[in-house]
Amino acid sequence: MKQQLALVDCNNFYVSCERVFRPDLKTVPVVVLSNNDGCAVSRSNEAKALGVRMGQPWFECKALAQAHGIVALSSNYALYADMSNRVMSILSNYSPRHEVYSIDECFVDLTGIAQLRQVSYQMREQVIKWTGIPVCVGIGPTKTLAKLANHIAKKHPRSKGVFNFNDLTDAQQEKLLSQIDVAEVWGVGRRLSARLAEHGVFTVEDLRIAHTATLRAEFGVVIEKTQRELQGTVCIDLQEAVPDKQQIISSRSFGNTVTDVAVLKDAMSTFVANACVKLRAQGSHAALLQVFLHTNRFRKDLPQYNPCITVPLPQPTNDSLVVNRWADYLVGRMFKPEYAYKKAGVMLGDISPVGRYQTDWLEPAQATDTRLMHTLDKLNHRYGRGTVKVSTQGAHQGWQMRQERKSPNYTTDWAKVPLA
DNA sequence: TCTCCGATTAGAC
DNA sequence: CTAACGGTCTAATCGGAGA
Repeated sequence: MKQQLALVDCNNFYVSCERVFRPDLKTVPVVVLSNNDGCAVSRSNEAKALGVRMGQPWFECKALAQAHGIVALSSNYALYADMSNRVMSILSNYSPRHEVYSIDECFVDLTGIAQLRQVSYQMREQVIKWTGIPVCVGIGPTKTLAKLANHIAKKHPRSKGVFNFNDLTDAQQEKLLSQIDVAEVWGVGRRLSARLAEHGVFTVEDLRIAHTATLRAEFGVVIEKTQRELQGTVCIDLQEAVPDKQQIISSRSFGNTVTDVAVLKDAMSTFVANACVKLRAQGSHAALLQVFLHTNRFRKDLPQYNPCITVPLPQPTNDSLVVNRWADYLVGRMFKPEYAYKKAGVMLGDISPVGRYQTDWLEPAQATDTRLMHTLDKLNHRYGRGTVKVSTQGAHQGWQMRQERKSPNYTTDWAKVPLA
């Protein structure tokens, strides 16, 4: 039986989450900003219509915002994660085979269901009724076609939020795909679409009927899979189980530039703590640590310095204290006082499950105290992140990111929600 | 010439 | 007055080192 996938994608997700708790914003242009209040990463339809681009630096929009009363909010990831869980939990009832693809998207396997359109409208209705989040549904025999169908559902009001690619005849498919820019295809980004244009491939239909061997030779396997998926052949499977992370990064741009090592080390110990929490949460340990610093790459007038040191850890670990000692040492090694730092971070790599580690024959593994970290995680989970910290964390202020317009955590922290 | 591995590139959201 | 531009992740590919 031919596979049928629905891609359910939330509309303007972060903005929609904010609007659930701020009905007064429903008719106002709204944007949600990235960390550090840097760029617009979610825009209401009104904000899009006014010309705010995805990822646009917010300072570039200030005049426009002033003129049209655009409301800008700092991102509130605790809120979005919780709203996402609610949406995903509803969608999971529609099929045991589903893949949470991102914070606002889910593939749902509807293979064998007769009334695809009805079921899709039902999903839409239920999600908006139970969570307040509007979604669009695209249906197709492959992930790539379901994605494309979703794009059409979003673009054409006539579809009323649901588009089933299977409902088209071959002729209709050809006509529709000839009208869509190839850059809309999942997996075709900026660079690739520019190079494809040089080869005369401008529309989705151009890509679908392109000479496969040439495509493969010029652009690689990835795009060949994409082409086959556009033709209806499944090349990208549904990933039901969430795989363990292969690398874990924790990094931030600073609210202001930092010139003091002590402040850098303070920030770094927070990054280490966050990365190790994630590592322990998936029951892994890491054998590789990378630590990096960045100056402000947008300041062409200032000297640039982007040091990065990678060290193999002598023994895989997920102990924040152990990793912190390394990170602290490495920051000291890299630091040069003549630069102004704007960003820093850590990366944990060479990750494997705890307990599947082949102990060194020559150097017997030293027992690390897993109880300490376990207790620390439990306390921080129960009483909030940062309740128990490494001593260097928080000793220095001055690196924290700007977040001037953050909404309350409506769904997870009632204590801070103002009562109407 | 082959293989391994780290770095780079490109993509997604 | 000026400066104000995110964060995490994966897979494929590239290119140099060593076998």
